[in-house]
Amino acid sequence: MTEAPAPVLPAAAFQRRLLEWFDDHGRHDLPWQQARTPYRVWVSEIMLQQTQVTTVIPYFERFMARFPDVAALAEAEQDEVLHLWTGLGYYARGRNLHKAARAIVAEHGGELPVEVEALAALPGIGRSTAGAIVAQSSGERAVILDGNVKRSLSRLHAVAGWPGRLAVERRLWALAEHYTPHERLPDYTQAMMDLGATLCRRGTPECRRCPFADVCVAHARGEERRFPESKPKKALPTRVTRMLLLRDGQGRVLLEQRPASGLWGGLWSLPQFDDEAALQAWLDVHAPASRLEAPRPAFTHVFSHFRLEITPQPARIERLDAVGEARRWYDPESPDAIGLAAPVKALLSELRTFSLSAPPGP
DNA sequence: CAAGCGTGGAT
DNA sequence: TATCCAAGCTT
Repeated sequence: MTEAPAPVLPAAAFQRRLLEWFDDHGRHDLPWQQARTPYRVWVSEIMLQQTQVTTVIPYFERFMARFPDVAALAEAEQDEVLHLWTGLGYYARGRNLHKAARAIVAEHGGELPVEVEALAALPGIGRSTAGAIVAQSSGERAVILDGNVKRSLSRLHAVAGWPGRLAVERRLWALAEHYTPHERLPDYTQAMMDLGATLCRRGTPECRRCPFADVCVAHARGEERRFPESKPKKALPTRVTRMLLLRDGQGRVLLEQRPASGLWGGLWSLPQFDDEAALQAWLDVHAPASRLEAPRPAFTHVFSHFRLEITPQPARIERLDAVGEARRWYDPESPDAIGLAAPVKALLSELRTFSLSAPPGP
């Protein structure tokens, strides 16, 4: 049984060092730091979950231009929200953001609540995100513990064990709680994230510039890279699928909406089948007049938890009526504002340059 | 508590 | 090229 780590500094000294560093070296011009409203902070925090700042910025700008406030987001169709989320990944974030906006209109009079409890009750907002929203947009005291803070605090105190384990996470929350001030909450919160993102990085920490180098236990041992401990790894399983590229006489492609949850939930995708037989059986029922072409070469798409081996299966049909509710014809030349799975989007953009009936190269 | 969820950056 | 994993949350 490991002892709970003692703080390396009194809270006041820690805050003083951190904020002094932040004033000179922190980030002060991120898009969501301008016109800092609870709504803008909320959207940014959701987009930033498991996603790097440079990736988020263009998505954030487009999202804000289209949905400047909670009301605009609540009134939108989910399809349009997912359209703006296309390529960002973890689409449950977009679905939950949209759901939460409607809940805020229905239950909070259209104003984002700025208390941790009320925020964490909304879909997609957990303990750390709720803390970040409160601290940054209201200035009230709230504690965060995101990946940056976990990394910095585990190194500073050489906290052993993977932070995914409850006991380890509890220690880190206790340390975060200890250091959090009652003043300058937006700056302190941003400073903790900046420290982890710009100095106390995963692979190449810059301890020479760190305001805590002299008290950092991991640094004293020369073992910065060993903290935080990484998640126990498992082999990636491979799943196999066929994607039907059914085109009609006008060059439009048949899309299918994915189930509301799970992989690419709510997004539009090419119809997928486990094998050729299942695909053929579907065609026999829904598009008996179609002509199957030679499959295009398979490619592998790697996800966090599995590999997906995709074989694109081109087919043609003159016309197909009654596509039903969860299907639509889609013209790659004039795309609709709908959410498209990234590999599907890539395949469809290929259609614009290559002929399906004469695939290029060996 | 483990599994599930995406994409792109860094090494 | 392969691997790890980033401002986590939900089931």
